[in-house]
Amino acid sequence: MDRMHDDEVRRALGAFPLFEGLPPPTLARIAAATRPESHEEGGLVVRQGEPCRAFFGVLEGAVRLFRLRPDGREHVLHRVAAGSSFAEAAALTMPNYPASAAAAATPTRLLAVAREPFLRLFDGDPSIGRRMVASLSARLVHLVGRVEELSALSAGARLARVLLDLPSRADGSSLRVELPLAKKDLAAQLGITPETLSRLLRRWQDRRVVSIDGARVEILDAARLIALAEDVAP
Amino acid sequence: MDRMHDDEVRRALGAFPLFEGLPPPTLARIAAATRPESHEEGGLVVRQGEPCRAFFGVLEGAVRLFRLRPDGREHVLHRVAAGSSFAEAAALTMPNYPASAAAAATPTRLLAVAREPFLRLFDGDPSIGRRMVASLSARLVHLVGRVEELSALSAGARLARVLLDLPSRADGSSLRVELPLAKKDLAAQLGITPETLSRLLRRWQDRRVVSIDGARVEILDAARLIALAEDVAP
DNA sequence: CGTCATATTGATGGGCATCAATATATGTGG
DNA sequence: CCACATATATTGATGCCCATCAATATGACG
Repeated sequence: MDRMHDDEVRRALGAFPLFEGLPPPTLARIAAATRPESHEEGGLVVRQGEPCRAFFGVLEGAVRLFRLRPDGREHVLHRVAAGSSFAEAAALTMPNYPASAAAAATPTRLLAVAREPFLRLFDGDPSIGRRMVASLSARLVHLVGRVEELSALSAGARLARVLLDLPSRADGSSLRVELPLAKKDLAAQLGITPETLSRLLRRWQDRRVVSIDGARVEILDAARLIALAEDVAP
Repeated sequence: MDRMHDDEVRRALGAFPLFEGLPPPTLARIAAATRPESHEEGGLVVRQGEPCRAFFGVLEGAVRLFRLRPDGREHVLHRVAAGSSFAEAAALTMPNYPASAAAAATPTRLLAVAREPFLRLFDGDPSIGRRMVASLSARLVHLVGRVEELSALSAGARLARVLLDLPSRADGSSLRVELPLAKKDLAAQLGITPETLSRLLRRWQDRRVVSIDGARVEILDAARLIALAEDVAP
């Protein structure tokens, strides 16, 4: 389970937000500083106060971050799921870990990016930092938008926005788009239940705004859909 | 209106997410590469295809980002409000602007951070990149949590979490916390209305979970509040 | 003290979740 | 290739959470 080829590691690294958009050669050099780790539930990954030796990406399972309080009880800060990374801020700017981390599932597989070699790469090639800052801030902009939409727009408006933002192909007087995920995952991303998603699409289909065929969606009345995306049409 | 002292500029820069956490001397050096701009509604800030000369923070007003489509119509990508920045990713990694930007209000005041001097700073001192990456990823983690909470937890659970995360002072058998914002702003941050916030606090006060006195909150029954934060108690 | 923003409280309604049942799709082994 | 098992999707019935509208109370401040 601890055996991975370098290009597996590289691909896995490129999937983390932190490294999104880095050119393959750079990823390869980071991969060289990376090694896989496996833990069982409860296994300690890093201990609060220890010198930072690495930061981590979660491939499978989950990790619980916690601080030990003066009274000995532990205070859970955060739970890190597969696909996210942790301790990057610590590894980049602090000498010691400010919190402990333990596996929260069996098995939990991690990628550990060693601090020293990574910092040598980072400091030696400013374009790495540029790209990382650029893609992190782009992602931040996107997420801030998501937060605002979630709390300000109806489920229907959010769905309409997703449909309008999807790459579309013109087809006569209508547009065709293809849903990039299963409907249940799309629902999760929109923060609604699959039932609600199904009902919304059904209503719009009855009103001839869209036409649904599995994952193929035909936008029949784009103007109406735009109004729905603004939450100004019922 | 275009007159600002250097330390005003520095303070304003430090308030942008992009620069959060940078040490004052570094902010001062960035401030030296920064100058204020003012625009009236509709005024073009940058033009798609032009060489990147700077990136921008919005002090007042708002900016509309858009791309010109082949058919000449403009496609609005995003609206940037006061307190946010834009074109950072472009300035850091692209030779030319991938989109145009125009002021969407009168007046719109911006800070323009010149690309070349900024990149010289960035490339010359790797700790700047480290700090920026660290604070951006910390913010990202925080926002991802917010998105999940917004779509998965009730308003009450979100409020309970805020109360429990606030710095508290023990006071006999209870904890005292101080709301850091006006209740209406706290409500906005939670994605609820002030009325709902008021009703939640009222209900909890009636049940002796908390006691409210203006912005002072006394947590009487922490166990119960923790249950509320998990959405497992009514 | 009057004025304006903020906060509280009530009444009402709609959006969306929940629970439940069925239909369709996807995949698996014989 | 079909029969079965399992995941995903649709549709209906019901109810609660929370927004909305409205009225009043409380506070901040010149």
